[in-house]
Amino acid sequence: MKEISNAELSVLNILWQDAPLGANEVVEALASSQGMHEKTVKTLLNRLVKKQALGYEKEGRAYRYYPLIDQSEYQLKESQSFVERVFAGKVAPLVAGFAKQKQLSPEDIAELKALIDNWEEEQSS
Amino acid sequence: MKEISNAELSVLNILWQDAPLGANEVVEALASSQGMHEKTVKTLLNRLVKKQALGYEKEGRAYRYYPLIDQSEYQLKESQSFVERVFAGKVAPLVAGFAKQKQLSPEDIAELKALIDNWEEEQSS
DNA sequence: TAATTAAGATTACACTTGTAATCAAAAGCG
DNA sequence: CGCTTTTGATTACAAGTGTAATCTTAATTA
Repeated sequence: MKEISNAELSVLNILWQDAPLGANEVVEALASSQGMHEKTVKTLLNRLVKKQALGYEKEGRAYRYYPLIDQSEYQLKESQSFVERVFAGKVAPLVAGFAKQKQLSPEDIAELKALIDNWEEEQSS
Repeated sequence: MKEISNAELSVLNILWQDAPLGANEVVEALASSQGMHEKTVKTLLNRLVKKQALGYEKEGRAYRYYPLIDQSEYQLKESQSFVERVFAGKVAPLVAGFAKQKQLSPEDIAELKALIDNWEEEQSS
């Protein structure tokens, strides 16, 4: 699988949220949220199809696009390479950064606690 | 500050660990760890200087390079934009991914627990 | 049916990036 | 003092990226 660029990821994010969508719906979303030009979005859709990150079904003469790659998989792979590159593979310092900036929400904390509990349980068992 | 590319980051990582270093020392490190060619490393050093990410002091006719940007700052900024792009701003799902893959080390867990304790303390106070 | 519009396909284009090779000048060697 | 080596500077070059504009063809409208 070819690399997904940042701009392309914006498109994927839309379609991971809701798919299949017609080009104009994607355009709509990205135009309003990021001021992206219609032509630009069309280009990105094209490139993603070429990269086999998107598929489509025809509806009349238009297409309805949907992701061919799994979001969780993508997230995991990206996370790993990110933590590897930027934090030499260590996860905690990343979270620590957010914590120091007080950018952890109560939900984040709750989830993290649950994760840890779960992890410890698995260890002891 | 211009963007730092992946290859450039490798150079910075070396210099964040130990600086100032002569070009050959950086070359040495990256040649062995990533099989990077000397010429390539020199190019990267140059580009980083141009981007004002590195400074240098002359030692004879050679240079000794050192970072001009702070690692923690860089890490924080990158983390934020990464989590924003890939996880719609939510930190916990990122960690959850690692947890599921059992890629959290006991050290990670310990640090995370400490973080959370600390966070909760600050909340209650 | 002729003209306009809309959709995807193709083309454009400057900038960045990875990966080096070549150039120029200084320093050391014989 | 010339020649070789070393070091940074400059140049190279294809692939990827962001950002569109133009082209082609089919559908819609007057």
